[in-house]
Amino acid sequence: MRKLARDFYDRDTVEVAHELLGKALVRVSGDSARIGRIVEVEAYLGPHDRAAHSSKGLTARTRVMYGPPGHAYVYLIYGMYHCMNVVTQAEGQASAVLLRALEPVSNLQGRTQGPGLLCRAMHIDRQLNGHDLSSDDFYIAEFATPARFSIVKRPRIGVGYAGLWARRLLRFYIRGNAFVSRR
DNA sequence: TGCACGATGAAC
DNA sequence: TTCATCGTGCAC
Repeated sequence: MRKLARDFYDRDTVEVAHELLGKALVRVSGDSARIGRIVEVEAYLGPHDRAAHSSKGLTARTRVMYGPPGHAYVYLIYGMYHCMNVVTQAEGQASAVLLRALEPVSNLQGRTQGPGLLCRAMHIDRQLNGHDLSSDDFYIAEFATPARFSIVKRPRIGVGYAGLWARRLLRFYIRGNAFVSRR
């Protein structure tokens, strides 16, 4: 597998979201690696996107989102689940892609469909917030032989408060994949 | 300093 | 449809 370089993340967020589908999320602990294939994502386009956390401005929580691309933005939701995002575009753009579901590949236990379950199965928590994805223990890579697939576009989940932004087609998943969280 | 509310998931 | 559970942002 080939680890994605920072340049990959330093591009238009929707483009990055599309291309993250089919890639491998890798978490190394000790001498083993948990690996999942990314099958569902959502794009959050920056401070003007009312559904994005960065729409609150630069705060302690959104600091990582406002930072440079290729870093993990991990936060606690509903007091009990973690959500994992990848920061995209140039520093200050405050854009990110939420990873919503994985197809298990290696060393994953439990379900991986939905952002909370994804993080639980990968053992991702806030200790990884701000982690550089060009590191050797937590990164995203391309499979040696990527499969072809078509992409389904849908409104994002759970952002009904965001007005017109809730209707935008910014949720993407691999058509027909059994590990997508919702049809 | 207090409080309403989630980029969720599971049960009923 | 309801609830568990707590950090965050904003009102007071």
